[in-house]
Amino acid sequence: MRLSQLLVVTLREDPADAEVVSHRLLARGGYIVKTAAGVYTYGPLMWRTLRKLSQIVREELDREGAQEVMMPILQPKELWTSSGRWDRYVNDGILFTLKDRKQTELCLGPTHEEVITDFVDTLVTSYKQLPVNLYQIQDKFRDEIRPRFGLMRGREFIMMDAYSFDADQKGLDAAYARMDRAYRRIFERCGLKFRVVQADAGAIGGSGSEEFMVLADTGEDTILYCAESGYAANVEKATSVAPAAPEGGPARPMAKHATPEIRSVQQLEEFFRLPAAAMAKTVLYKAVWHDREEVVAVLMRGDLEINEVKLANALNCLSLKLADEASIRAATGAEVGFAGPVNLGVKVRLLADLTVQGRTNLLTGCNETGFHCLDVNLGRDCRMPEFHDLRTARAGETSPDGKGPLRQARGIEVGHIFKLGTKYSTAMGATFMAENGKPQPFVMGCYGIGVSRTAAAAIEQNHDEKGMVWPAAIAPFVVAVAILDIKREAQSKLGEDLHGRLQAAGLDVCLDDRPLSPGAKFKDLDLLGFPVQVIVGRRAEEGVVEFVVRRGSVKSEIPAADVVARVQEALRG
RNA sequence: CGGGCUGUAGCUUAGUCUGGUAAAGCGCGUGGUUUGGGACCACGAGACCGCGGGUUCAAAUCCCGCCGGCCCGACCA
Repeated sequence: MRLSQLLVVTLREDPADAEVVSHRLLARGGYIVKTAAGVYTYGPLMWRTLRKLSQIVREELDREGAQEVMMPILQPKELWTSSGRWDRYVNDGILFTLKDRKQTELCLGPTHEEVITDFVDTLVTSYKQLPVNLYQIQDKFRDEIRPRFGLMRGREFIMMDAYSFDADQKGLDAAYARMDRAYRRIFERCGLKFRVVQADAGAIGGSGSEEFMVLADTGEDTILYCAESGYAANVEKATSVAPAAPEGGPARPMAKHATPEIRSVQQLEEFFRLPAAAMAKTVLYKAVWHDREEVVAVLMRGDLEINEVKLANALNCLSLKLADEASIRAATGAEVGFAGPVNLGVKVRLLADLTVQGRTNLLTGCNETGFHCLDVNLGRDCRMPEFHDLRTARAGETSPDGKGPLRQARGIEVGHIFKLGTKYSTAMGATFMAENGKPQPFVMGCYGIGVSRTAAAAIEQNHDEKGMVWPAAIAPFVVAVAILDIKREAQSKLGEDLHGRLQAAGLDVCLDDRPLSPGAKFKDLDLLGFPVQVIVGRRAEEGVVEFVVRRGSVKSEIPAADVVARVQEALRG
């Protein structure tokens, strides 16, 4: 392929709206052009990379027995009400919805559980046809609150989504294990450094799930892991051994104290000369379900933080936000800063973190402006709350298996695998005839890979100040041959010759035969990030070229005759 | 959803406060000179200044509305 004929336009300056490295470099390199907020057109180079990525995904999924299909983007509302997800997705505001000429409501698919379940229910009638694992690679649509970071969080993006259908849990476990294997091979082949972490299942639902995280400082997710035991989890899901708190001792009678203008944990520490760990703070949330809204109170040890994902799961609500001042006054009868479990109205549901379970003599608010209570004992001085793990685990705390400290890293979620179970098949009445002659719901798994996001993640992880440094497996071209001065016969002849030989060797090579100055070509090729560069320049007459490995800009002069072998060697290494 | 900022040539931006002939660099075209880290010279094309309304002798500039875009925030008592 000749760069003179390929539509590649590089920008000298960074686009004004690009914040993260991958967005900046992809836009500057002409890989992508923004069409609307969070919507991009992929240029020829980008598409080559995306096709290579997709091909790796296909090969590894096919090896595990999955079959490729193609589902519609346009999906009817009734399919989404049948699974019960229409409300949640509309409530979260991420669903693109529209009406047709007959005023029938439709959405643009953000994911395809409903479509595939309906499809399989139609075709699969007997356990004899199971297991089945189907996947597609397709554009997905999510009306993100804030599309940003280029391909990292778009409103239209390419995703591979796979769905497994089994007769029982054992079958699902096997399907899940196969996908886990396939995913590890996919990201290894892509040349990415990644970590598999336990994850919250979120809006998709189901029993177990793991995320595949590409490690990069710019990642939107925080992960905690234990080097000693291998435990790793998204902070949304992670647990830990809570740091020790002082013993409360035998229960003492509760005592109310005037605490004018003392509202925060920090102020209470000073006022009572007690550590935060001896307190239980009470945080009020407004939780939303599909049919109601409610204010709930959450008790958390004073030195620890509430994990809203865990809280939402415990409440099984659609969404959650901190209660506003008016709701707090209405629920507690006190100003903000004095909420507590004591004398809390019976209408307000009371939850508590496990770290306050069994604790004695706590310092808490008591729902009276200007007062806090010492030596509060749950169940005696107030209702006994419902206990759940509602705490955010932090780096430095001990891994839940007790084997070592948790460390923190940032990650980009590029893959996610879920054990759905029968959530969708039951809701939608999707059944097959089991061996015992009775209809049974399919046991399902679902599995996603953000294809376009993975390409962006590869750049977040592999770049330098000059530009991208593609892993060879997903580079648009693995090697570029640059003819520095196309008017010099020796150079252009040797360049053409090398281009032909590399092509004959089966390598994805491009020839930079553009009429540009040498400096411009160097800058461009560095920016575009092909793994190997062969520079045909002033020593072409002698049959000598410069051989550059993009990663680290390692340069050497070598005989033209060695080029094919050296390129192959560099790509292996 | 709330707050702030912003919209001028393909891109990056100046000009807006204080109304008075739309400007620069990059990119693009033509000709010439160049050719190992974004070359140089000359000439040239390219802008309903986001859209609509208003104020004014006069609006990129002031006012109102709408539409894009960007950033931050969404309160841990």
